[in-house]
Amino acid sequence: MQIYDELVARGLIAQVTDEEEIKTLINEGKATFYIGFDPTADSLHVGHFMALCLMKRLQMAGNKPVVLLGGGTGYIGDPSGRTDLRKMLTPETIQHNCECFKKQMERFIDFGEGGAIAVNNADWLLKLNYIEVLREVGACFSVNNMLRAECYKQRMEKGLSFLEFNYMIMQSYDFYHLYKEYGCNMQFGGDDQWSNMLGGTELIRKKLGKDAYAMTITLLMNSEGKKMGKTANGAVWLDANKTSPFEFFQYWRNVGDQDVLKCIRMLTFLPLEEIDAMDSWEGAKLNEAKEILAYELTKMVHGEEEAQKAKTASHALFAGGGDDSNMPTTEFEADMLSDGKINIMDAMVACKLAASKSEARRLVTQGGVFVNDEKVAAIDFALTQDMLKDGVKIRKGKKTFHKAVLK
RNA sequence: GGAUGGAUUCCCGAGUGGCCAAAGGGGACAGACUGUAAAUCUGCUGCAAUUUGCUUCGGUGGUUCGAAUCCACCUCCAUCCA
Repeated sequence: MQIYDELVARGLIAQVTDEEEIKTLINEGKATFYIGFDPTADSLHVGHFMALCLMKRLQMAGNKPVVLLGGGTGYIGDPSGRTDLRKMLTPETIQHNCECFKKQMERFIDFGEGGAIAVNNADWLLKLNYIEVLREVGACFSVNNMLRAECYKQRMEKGLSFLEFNYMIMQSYDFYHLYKEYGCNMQFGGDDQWSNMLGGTELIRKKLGKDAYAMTITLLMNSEGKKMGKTANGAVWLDANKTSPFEFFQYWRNVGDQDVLKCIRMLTFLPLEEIDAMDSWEGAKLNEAKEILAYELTKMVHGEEEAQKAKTASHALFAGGGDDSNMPTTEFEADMLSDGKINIMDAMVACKLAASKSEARRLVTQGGVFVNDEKVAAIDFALTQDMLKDGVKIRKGKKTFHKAVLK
């Protein structure tokens, strides 16, 4: 199966500008393509991960990837897919985030000789001259058309600043620039980037009379139509310090039944035949598929060793017994105890199992707190020094575990 | 620049002098049921304390015994007119 058909089969392709051309181009490994990443945070998240996977797949098929870091566009902020105003980032933050991105990407993409190249649009965008840009590029854009773009329409009610309005033009300029500099003839991006990407192909056509292509990746939505990779605490990050491998594993282990196969198809590199075989799995059997999904993804993001650890920890906690050494742990200082004891509520706050004592109190009252698998019956329960010496397992609800141990 | 409307707790959104820690919904969290799923039902959702206290309603000042609610100024946003 050729790469294009595989992408289709995995459900990764959302929209394309010219299917036949693109198909030929990437199947024959003749594409030089770019994907842009705006440095809005100091770690990549699952959405980026998908893009990186796509990059890898295309690279394996012989195409040349260009990673574009949005060190320049980060100054503007993409309004696409957002209903609210973006916060402006300081130059220092942008710089820092770019560096974090680069470092993380190196784990997935080969930037070595003949491999992918990384560029930063700060290098050309920041030194543009306003009037020149207006004459050279601005003249090619029709405001009427821009206003018709979906990403701006959504913002007509809530408000859109001129700054953000220019994002599309900057992204289009990027594509134009990369086409000239690197012969980059294709752009990939999330489905919400469609209008920005078309802007680029149009600009290239108008300025250079050449054809360039764009293709968007299906955004990973769950069956409720929400973007996946989000939790109550924000995104699921690829940085182990922001989302531990165990949490990462658990996130995927807990996806809904309807979403498992879709996730495996879109995110893993497992052969399609293998995935198709799972299609017939039903009911509790799907749990196996979830575990495969979780394991595969954790392995890709954090490495095999971490994936194995997360899996072991998961088994220990949910399947009973076994090794609990990989549980998130908090060490207590001796001076946190009084009379050789610490109240359960304080302990929970210290372990970050609860945001406040009130919350901890609520959890205990509702019967949602367990210490070494025994339900905490009253809020005056305390952990003693003896218990802490060997390490105490505190459980909040069914799925959140934490170990507390005396230093 | 002018006119009008608006900013409320994680989000949406009521509340227009004391009965307001602030209705209702969503989300989150916990309990029951389960398969670490979904659906459903129940509880719960500012902080701290075992009958109470403290801090919140864009910001700053003011009026009042008492303000989310009234006044002044400021900031931000939307709509219309330029």
